[in-house]
This record gives sequence, C-alpha cells and structure tokens, in this order.
Amino acid sequence: MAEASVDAFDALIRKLNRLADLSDDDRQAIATLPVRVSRLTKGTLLVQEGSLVSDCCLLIQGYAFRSKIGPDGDRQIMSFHVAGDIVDVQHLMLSRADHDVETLTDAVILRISHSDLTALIDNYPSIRKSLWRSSLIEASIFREWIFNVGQREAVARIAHLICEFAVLREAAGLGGCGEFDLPMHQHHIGEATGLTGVHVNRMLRLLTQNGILKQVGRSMRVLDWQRLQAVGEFEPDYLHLEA
Amino acid sequence: MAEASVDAFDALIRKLNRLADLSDDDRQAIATLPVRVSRLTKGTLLVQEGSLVSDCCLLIQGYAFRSKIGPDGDRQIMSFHVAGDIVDVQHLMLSRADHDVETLTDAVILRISHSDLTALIDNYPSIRKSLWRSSLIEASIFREWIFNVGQREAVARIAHLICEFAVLREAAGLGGCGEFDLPMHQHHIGEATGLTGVHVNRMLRLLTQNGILKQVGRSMRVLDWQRLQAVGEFEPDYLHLEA
DNA sequence: CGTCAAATTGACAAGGCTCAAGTGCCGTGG
DNA sequence: CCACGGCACTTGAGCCTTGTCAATTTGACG
Repeated sequence: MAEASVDAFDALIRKLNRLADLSDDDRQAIATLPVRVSRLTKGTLLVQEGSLVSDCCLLIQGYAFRSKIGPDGDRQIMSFHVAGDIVDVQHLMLSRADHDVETLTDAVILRISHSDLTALIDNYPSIRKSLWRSSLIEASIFREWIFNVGQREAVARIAHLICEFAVLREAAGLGGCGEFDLPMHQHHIGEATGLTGVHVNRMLRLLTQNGILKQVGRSMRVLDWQRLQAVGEFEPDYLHLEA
Repeated sequence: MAEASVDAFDALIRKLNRLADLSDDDRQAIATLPVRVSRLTKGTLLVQEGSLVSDCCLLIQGYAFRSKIGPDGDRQIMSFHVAGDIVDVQHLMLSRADHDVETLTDAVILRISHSDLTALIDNYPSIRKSLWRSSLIEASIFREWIFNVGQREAVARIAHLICEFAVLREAAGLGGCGEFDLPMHQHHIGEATGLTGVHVNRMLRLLTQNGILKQVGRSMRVLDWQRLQAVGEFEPDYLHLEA
C-alpha cells in the first residue's frame, strides 16, 4: 500500500512541485496521507451540486470535467481535468458544492478527507502555497474561458479549447501536444464552448479540411500545432506554467 | 492617519469577517497595515496585463472591473468590484498579471505591499483563511459567468449580471437591491456579457418596457426585483454569502 | 450481423451583429 | 444664460453566424 500510494501521488507531487518547491519532508507528508483509492467508470459524479463535501478527490488516472446544469437542462462545462488535479480543493473552504464534477472516462481517484488535508496545509506552508497557487491558476483559466466563450467565434473557441487541453495534458506528463486523442465527444466540446454539437461538428470538419486536425477512428489528432494555436489565439501565459 | 486607516479598512474587515471569524487581534493587525492611499479618476489602470505586480490594491470607494483585451481589440470584462474588494490577491502568488484591472468610476484605493500582506497571512491563520475563501468565491463567480455567457440568451445574461451586481453591492453595505444606479455604461454591460452595446440597449429597452427596470437619467433602477431574478435565472448560492 | 450511440449532413429559422443615421444629455466656454 | 460639442444612447434595415430539426451514416462492440 505504501508503494502504491507513492506511485499514486506521483502526478500530484510533480504538479505541486511545479507550483512551489517542495522539500523531502513535504513530499513525505503527502505520500503518507491516508487515502481511499477508487476505480470509477465514466460518467460517475465525483461532486454533486448542492451537496456537502467531506473529502477531496485527487484524479490519478483518466479525465474529468466540471459543469453546471441550468433550469432547462442545458449544461455548461467549466473545466477539464487530468491526472494530478485535485478537482475540488475549493470544498475545503466552501462546504456546499455549486457545481458538478464528473468523470469523462474511466478513472482512478484517491479520496483524502478534509481533516487530513486541512492538517497538511496548516502544517506544511509550501504545500499550502502550492495548493493556493493552483486554485488561483484555476481561476485564471476560468477567466480565459469567459473570454473564449464571450469573444471568440466558433472555430477559435474550439481551437483554443483543444490547445489548452493539449498543454495541460503535456504538463501532467501525458505526452506531447502533436499527437494525442481527445477523450471528449463533440457534444462535450459544445458544452464547453457554448455551441451546439452540430456546429462543433461543422467547425471540426473545417479544421480537418484545412489540414490542422486529422480524424483517427473516433477521435482527433493535431496535424498542425502552430496553426491550431493561431486559429485559437492561444497564448499559454494564463496557465502560469512557469515562474 | 490611524483614524483614517480604520475607516478605510472598514469595508475590508466587514468582508473578511463574513468569510471567517476574525479576532480583535486579527482586526488590529489589518488596521495597522502600512498603506498608501490614492484617489483615482475613472479609467485608471490598477493592474496591467503582463506587468509584474508588487502591491495589492484594496478598493475602498468607487467601482472597478477586470478585463482582457484580445488581438483584435475586443474586450471581455470578467468581474466588477465594489468597496472592500482586494482586486488582485492573485498576484501575491502569480507575479505576472494575465489581465487588466481598471477603475470604472472615480475611486479611492489603498495599496498594500506584497511583503506586508504575505507576513499578515503567514502569521494570522484566520485572515489567511478569509482571503483564500474570498479567492475561491471569486473563482465560483467566474464559473457562473462562464455559464452566463455560454448558455443564457441575451436578456437573461444582462438580468443575471444586474442581479449579481445588486447583491454584491448590498453585501458590501452599499444599499439595498431595489434602488440603485448602475455605474457601468451599456457598452460595459456588453463587454461583460459577450454582446454588442447595441443589443444590450435593445434588451434593456425590453426590460424597461416590461416594467422590470426604469430609466432614471443616464442610469437604471430596479423596479421589480423578483422578476429580474426570474429573467436572469439568478440563484445567489454561487456567491457563498453565508456559511 | 444487429444494435446503439455518436457523428454527419442538409434545409431552414432566428438571435444577435454590423452599419449607419439620428437623438438627447450634459459639461464647457463664450 | 445660451450655444456648442461630444459622448452615450437609440433606432432601423439587412446580413451572417449559429441554432433547430430531422434524416442518415458511421463505427464500436457484442
């Protein structure tokens, strides 16, 4: 179990270490957190709007997304998550969830109790700083999404979304930006960009016709990373990956 | 000066106290922070995208907003701010600004150096908790804006924006939701909702024709708070004002 | 090979944008 | 006190991007 935990925390430690230097002590404290591991199928709710949350979820394999549902059943996706993300740090401080988090694919998660995590951040300032930074970066990404949905036209929104996903994937150590599968359906892309699935389809077609994306089986590959960034006006500064 | 500072910090202390109980010690520590007061005219940049930030800005009078400008000059407003808001806590941890903050009206601000504020949050856990909560609530508001811009139709976006502004104003002790002036121009409302100024105008007309808003001179008053909320699908949970 | 979800396509409708021409308010200067 | 100028607000006409609806096609998998 100790072995397994260290492996499991690998993605988290790599991520936190990027956000603030961790000492061996810090790393040790993380790796010995009491946790519960779960294997989940896609479409499982990790957090449900309105509920009281008592654990934090660390995603260690697979993908997840954050969304809200309106009164008419229309859903807006607000973020996608990759291995290493704690998908609900905010519930350490805001007990009632104001949105859902759901697995996009089959996934493996660790649950950490709020009390253990609170103790950790109270006693380890570097870890606290990492987590705080990480929640501030998340906020920065939300701001960029407001811009994306509010100002860009359809193709650009989609291109931007794909670029961001590629970079976050890469930062999580899941492989380069040029060659990867998109785990989300066209419908999800629509929900994330404020467009219809139908229109997403048309825009993806446009991108493939221009040789920017390529269809491989059911999912997409990036053929021309440069042009994809240009179309999406993608500038990764807002991700605060360095400094 | 001590007198003046206590007054000046009043809005901040009220706000932080709402987020986590502060002791007299905490209050004292805040009230004795070394600060620089500035009186600013509307349209002054408090934070500029790309710049390195070394102070935090506490807004104590007037209004401000947060925005990004795209390559074609189109601007998206991401939030409005009222007295008591520290408009750039994020720059304690993320040194390079990824957006602008600008005064919407003439305003009075306090500048607090990062080093003083860092010392404060390192030594006063309740204050730290308040500030962290406040940044998490800000993130929650960003998520709601993504939904607003991505899913709601024009009238609803505008109604929602006005409702939120009314409630935040009230929470800051600036008066009730039924009767207040909107400090922003129709153009700002457009930039905040991803609409054109022209279309905002038409939608405001629609709201006034239905007896929900009333025009008073250059700005708007709320006549029917209930219906305004209904049109905007406004549910204030995401503001986490209590608990 | 059958089944089912996802993707694709086309025709049409519509919400919101653009462009362009006013109108009204308010501060300024004579 | 009035005339002027400028900025914000209005309003209308026509266009365009995106949405809607409905019918097919495709691909994965049992």
